[in-house]
Amino acid sequence: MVAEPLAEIDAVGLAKGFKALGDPARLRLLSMIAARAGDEVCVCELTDAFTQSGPTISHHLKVLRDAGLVTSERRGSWVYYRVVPSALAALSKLLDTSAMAVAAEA
Amino acid sequence: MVAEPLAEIDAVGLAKGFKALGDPARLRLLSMIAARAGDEVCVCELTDAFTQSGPTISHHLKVLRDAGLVTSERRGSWVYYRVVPSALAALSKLLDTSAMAVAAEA
DNA sequence: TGTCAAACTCGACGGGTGTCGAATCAAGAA
DNA sequence: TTCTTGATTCGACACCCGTCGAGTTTGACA
Repeated sequence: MVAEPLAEIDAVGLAKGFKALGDPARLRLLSMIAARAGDEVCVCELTDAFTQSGPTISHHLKVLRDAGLVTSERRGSWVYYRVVPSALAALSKLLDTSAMAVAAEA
Repeated sequence: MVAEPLAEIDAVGLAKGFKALGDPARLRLLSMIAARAGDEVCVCELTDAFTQSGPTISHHLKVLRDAGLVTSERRGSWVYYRVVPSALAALSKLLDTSAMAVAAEA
C-alpha cells in the first residue's frame, strides 16, 4: 500500500488476487497446496478433504488458477497443483508495507 | 498458510478479510487511508477521489469496517477513517509464510 | 426553532458467484 | 476397441454483490 495510493489500473489486477482468496474453501485449498512446500498435491487428495462435490472443488481450483495463484499439471490420470510463490508474495507485500507504514507512525 | 493447513473455522474468518479486499474500489480506498500512515482521512476526501456515488463509497467503507480492516470516528460534521495495522498484518503474514515455505524449497 | 451540509441507510436493479447433478473429456487397463 | 476412473465442463438454481437515486440521520450554525 506504500506511500503512494494505488492507481486504479493496479487495483484491478490486485483485487483479482484477493477476490480469489475471499472464499473459505479456496483459502483452505490454497493452504493445503502451500503446506506441501514445493511439492505438488493431487486433486484427488484435495477432494477427499472437503465435503463439497468434485465439480465444486474443480471450480474453486480454476478460480485460483485464473488468478495466477496456482498452476496445474497433468501426469497420467492425475492432475497436480502447486502454488506460485511470487503471486502470493506480491499480495503479501502490499498489505505488509501498508501495515508497516502505519505502525511506523506509532 | 504455514506448515499446517488451515482449519475450516480459521479459513472462514480470514476469507472475510480477503473478500473485503477483493474489489478495486475498496483496495484503492484502503490504500488511500493507509497512505496517511497513522493519520486519518476524511470521507469527503475519499469521495472526491472516486467517480462512484457517495452511497457506494459509504457502502465500501462499511464492508472494510465490518471486516475489521479500518475504523471510523465522527468528529463534528466529518467522519474520519484509519486502518487497523494488526488486521492487515495478519492477512499479510498468512500469504508470506506460505510463499516462504515454497521458496525455501527451491 | 429552522436550515444546511456531510454521511449513512433503504430499496431496487443487473450481473456475478457457489453449489450441485449430469454429461463430457483424458488416460490407462482389459 | 471397450470399460473404468479421475477431472473438468455444462446447465441450472438460489443467493450475494456493486451500484445508484431517494430518503434519513447527524451535527453545526444562525
